[in-house]
Amino acid sequence: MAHLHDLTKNQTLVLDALTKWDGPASAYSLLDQLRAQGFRAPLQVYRALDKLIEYGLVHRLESLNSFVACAHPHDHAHGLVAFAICDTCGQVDEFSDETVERRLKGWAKEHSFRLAKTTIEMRGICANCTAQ
Amino acid sequence: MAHLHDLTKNQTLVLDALTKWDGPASAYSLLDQLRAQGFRAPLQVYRALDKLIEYGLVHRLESLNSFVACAHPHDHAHGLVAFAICDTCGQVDEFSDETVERRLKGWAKEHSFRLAKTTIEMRGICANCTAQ
DNA sequence: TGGTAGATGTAATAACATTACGATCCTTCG
DNA sequence: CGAAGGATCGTAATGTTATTACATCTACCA
Ligand SMILES: [Zn+2]
Ligand SMILES: [Zn+2]
Ligand SMILES: [Zn+2]
Ligand SMILES: [Zn+2]
Repeated sequence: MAHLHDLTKNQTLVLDALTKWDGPASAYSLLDQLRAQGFRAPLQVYRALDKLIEYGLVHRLESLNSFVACAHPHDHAHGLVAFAICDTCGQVDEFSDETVERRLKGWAKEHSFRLAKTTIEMRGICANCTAQ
Repeated sequence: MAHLHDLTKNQTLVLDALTKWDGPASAYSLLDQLRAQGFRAPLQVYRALDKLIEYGLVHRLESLNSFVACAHPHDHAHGLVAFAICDTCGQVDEFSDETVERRLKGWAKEHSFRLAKTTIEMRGICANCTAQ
């Protein structure tokens, strides 16, 4: 597992851009954001994102084809993570649930399914947006 | 909720193709499959898939950008559904878990998150593939 | 000094999805 | 009957997301 000081220049740029971004960002919107810093091609972003995801500093939101900075970047070994994504404002809430994790791992064990990665994404409307 | 006999010609063609398909299929692979039946453009597939998903007869696998026929097409009102997807052979196992559903709905309620749709996808290697 | 592993730069292409517009079919009701 | 409205369909063009291929650079060390 890498620490912050292990990040390369491109990885740092991408992580910074994503951290400052309000909500999930697509790889191409990050690219646009980073053109000022010399980025020219999608692959520069995708390569950095791959590493950041590997390090647990970024998560990919499968249902949006987008990326978010980890909300708990110091929990390097956080287990299963779930996301609540507001379809109105784009806000993303990252959380964990021990029970859900135990149940899904239990299913995998029962079925001899060698679990590598779990995606949990809830789509809906957040409290703020509902209130308005 | 529509029954089978309500499906249009295109919807029926897409559902049949998907049902016969071994594993998840992308929209474009379905299109290729259906060219013999006169399909010409991606939109023909996407439109049919949209309806089939709305009717609960097809599920979209977000982490694969692909689609599968529902494994329990007669449970028209099935609640939360989870998928275990084998990264080796592509086999997809569709299942439900009351506890997981209750926990996630509980989180949503606690946070006043108006939940519309939940995606749960486990990626890994299935029992068969592990054995080999 | 040369080898090698990781990171980078760039162009081209592939894969996935939507917008826009018009035609067609079908039901409903004046 | 015939117009109105809605759902479906056909087609082209375009937009968005992701990867392949290949050359280069850099740090490290046998
Ligand atoms: Zn996280
Ligand atoms: Zn919101
Ligand atoms: Zn189903
Ligand atoms: Zn398998």
